[in-house]
Amino acid sequence: MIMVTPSRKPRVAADAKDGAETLDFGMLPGLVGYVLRRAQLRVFEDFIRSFEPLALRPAQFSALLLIEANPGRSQREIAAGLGIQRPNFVAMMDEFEARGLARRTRSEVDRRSHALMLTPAGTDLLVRAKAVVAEHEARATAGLSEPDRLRLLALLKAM
Amino acid sequence: MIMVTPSRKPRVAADAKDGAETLDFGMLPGLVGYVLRRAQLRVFEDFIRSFEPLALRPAQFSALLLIEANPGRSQREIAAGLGIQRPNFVAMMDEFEARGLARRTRSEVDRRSHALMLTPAGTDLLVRAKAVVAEHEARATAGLSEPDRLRLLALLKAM
DNA sequence: TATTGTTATACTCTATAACTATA
DNA sequence: TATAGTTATAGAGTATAACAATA
Repeated sequence: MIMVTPSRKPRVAADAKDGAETLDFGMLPGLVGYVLRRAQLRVFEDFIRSFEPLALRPAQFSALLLIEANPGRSQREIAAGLGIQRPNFVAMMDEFEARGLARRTRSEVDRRSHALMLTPAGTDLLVRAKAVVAEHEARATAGLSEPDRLRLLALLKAM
Repeated sequence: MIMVTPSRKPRVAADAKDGAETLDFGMLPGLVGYVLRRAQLRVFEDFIRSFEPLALRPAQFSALLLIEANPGRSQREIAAGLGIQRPNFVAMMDEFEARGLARRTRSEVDRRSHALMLTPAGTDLLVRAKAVVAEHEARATAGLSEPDRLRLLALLKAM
């Protein structure tokens, strides 16, 4: 039985930038959905800014990683792994091919499907991306000790 | 110095529903951005389903809570607290008024701004919404003990 | 001149139906 | 008949510029 205590008292600063307003957030800071969403937006903000020089969005970075680690898999398999709809993965693969980062080749065993793999340029970009993501990760978890970072990952996965 | 260990070995099930495929997720399960995003999507999925009977989206629930806890505040203040742009809050307030959940009244002190407050119907809806959110929270954190749930909230806020 | 609420607009993400070519 | 990739499309959510009323 979870109580979700209202905790009405603590008034927190809404946003220092637009006035010295103070808002009562009520039960929101006690709800995982709210706190999770806010944290995720903060982390993605830094991720997106960090990856602007490489022109990669979060989903694109994940897609390239998945293709690298699973060469020869189909679009359906990679899209399913990413949790995105198959139709929405088409444009992403189109861009990867246009930028010379990945290739589609018709599968020999099932000529309906595409075998995906990175190009050398795609592999090179991922090398740089992994350095960028390590710096991003350090910034995103700057407020946590390494044991706390691992504990956070474990708690998120246990949900 | 964070190592972001690749941990290439563990192959995890991609999705049991569409074949017995197995994908190597590489470093992704070690990145807070990725794990956070996945957890947030899972939680929101349950939230959205839970709130379908009340016809409330997550942002709408937060907005009603904020208006209830801070009656008389302006659209700019509530929108800033929610982290949404002022223009995008206009349609949400329009819907609240159309559904009889909240009201805008011109402020006496600054006739440019609107003083927001809930209607009795809005207050009633929030009573039901708070019961729904407590059940949702229990489901979302079913895999966590109460100390772990609090630890998770603390770690997310410490990031 | 600056700010509040507003309109219009655009861009990203996401979700679904339906087509084609293969199986 | 079912599936992979594709096209078209529609709906959220989000971001910015500009306007009228008011400060």
